[in-house]
Amino acid sequence: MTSGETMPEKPELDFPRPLTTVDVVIFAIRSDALQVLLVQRPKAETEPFPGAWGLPGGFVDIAGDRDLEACAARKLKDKTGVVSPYLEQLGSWGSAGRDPRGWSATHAYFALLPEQAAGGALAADAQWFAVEGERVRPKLAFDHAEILQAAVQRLRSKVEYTSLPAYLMPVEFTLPELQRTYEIVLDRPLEKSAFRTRMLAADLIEPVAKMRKGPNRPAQLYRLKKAKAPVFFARTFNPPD
Amino acid sequence: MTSGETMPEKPELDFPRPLTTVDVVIFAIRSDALQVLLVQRPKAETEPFPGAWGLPGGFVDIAGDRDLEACAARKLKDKTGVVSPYLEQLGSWGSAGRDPRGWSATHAYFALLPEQAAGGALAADAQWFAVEGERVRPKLAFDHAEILQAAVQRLRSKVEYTSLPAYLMPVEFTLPELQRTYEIVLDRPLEKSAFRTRMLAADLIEPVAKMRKGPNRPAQLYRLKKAKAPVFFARTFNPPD
DNA sequence: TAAGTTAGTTGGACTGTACAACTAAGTATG
DNA sequence: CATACTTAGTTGTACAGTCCAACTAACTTA
Repeated sequence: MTSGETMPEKPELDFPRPLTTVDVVIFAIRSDALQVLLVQRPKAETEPFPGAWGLPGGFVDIAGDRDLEACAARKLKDKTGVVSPYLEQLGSWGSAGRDPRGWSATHAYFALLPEQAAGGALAADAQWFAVEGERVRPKLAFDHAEILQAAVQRLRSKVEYTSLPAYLMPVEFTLPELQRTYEIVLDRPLEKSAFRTRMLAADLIEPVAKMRKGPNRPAQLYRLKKAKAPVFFARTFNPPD
Repeated sequence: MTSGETMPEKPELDFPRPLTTVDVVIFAIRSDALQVLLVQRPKAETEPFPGAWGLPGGFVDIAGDRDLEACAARKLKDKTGVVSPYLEQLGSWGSAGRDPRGWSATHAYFALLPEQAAGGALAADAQWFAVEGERVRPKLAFDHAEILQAAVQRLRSKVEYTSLPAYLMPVEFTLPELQRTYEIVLDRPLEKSAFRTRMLAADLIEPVAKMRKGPNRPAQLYRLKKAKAPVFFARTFNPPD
């Protein structure tokens, strides 16, 4: 017990403890859409939700995991082979009913992967799914649909006033490409000139001496500045009403 | 396990589980200052951090607590006797070393109490402490200083662009009193006219047919509208630089 | 009646977005 | 080789809301 609650005579260390897990919501932009990485649960009938899709995650390894974030980073690396440039705690879900095996609590994280990292080799049981609204097509195990919904809401909310989408970009990118990423996540168009003004005013990106060439006018390429901490803006974009 | 991680032959239900607790950071405005409720740990030498101050909290009661939030609400009520109008999950902290008894994880919440609720009778081991910067005077048990710091940061951050301080007010209050609460939490002065414009434009408060009388010009009294969900503003106040 | 204090309003400067029209630079087409 | 088409990027005006400062309003006390 980590509190000052009045205690009985002897420590309650033998009290039943909840099952404790960590789950990770991993986002990336793929095929011009926001996608999330899911894993298929084993099909053994002894398992809860056999064969269903769910968030990557699992038990905390008391022997191997130093802390919760290290545990989340480990699970992310297990499934994608890469280290995420952005890993944030999302919240925790714990209740008597969310796992059929008994009272359980999960610590949820969410991660952003740049496009190239999301294109690498996945674990055999892992697969990308498009986020449609705040959900995915398959019915998810446990309360993972609820956790995913919270993750999408948190992501959309923060994209309104931070530079988080920069972590979804490749090393070099153009301003229209960055704007497109914002628009994909927010699912609404943004004003071009206001977007450029804001991004260039923030001490966030710097031009590289190259252009992105395509069928039309070439665009200036930028990269994130060394200071990689996300930038917070003083306003949201279009007051979403 | 609440995830799709590949599993060994049999369920790992016998794996060692972390100690699991819930802690609550309870804020109120008292004596024109931001204060937090702490409890003194029992002095028995068998306890970790005997006699030290810490956050209210304790073990999850698998038999009695439906979910984590109910557990947090219970602990809040135990110490203050009241129900908070605002209870938000703050995050979770889990590691091998934060509790001397072994690998442990705590689910932290933060709550806002209106002045009158904070003035009631407390549990015998509980006491209010002024928040100075992002800390309190006494050295806290476990990693509670870190959790408190995160709570203060979260509160200050949200006060920049939400109506959260309204939950720290009594039922009826004036606009200057509300502004003073914002200033206490943010620890910086705000512009009077911009503050009034913002608050009155938000569909947040409504005037009551009474005035606050004092030694000077009386002030219009307001109360929160029925729709009690916090309001999000499109801008922060003074870009805190 | 005058001074002091706090409540509340008003107006101009300034910042940054909204909207729309414009110029710039490339490819593809006839 | 001229023209259309597309996307990159700029410019200008309107507007919303804050910042800053001065102002008026209402009450108490001396």
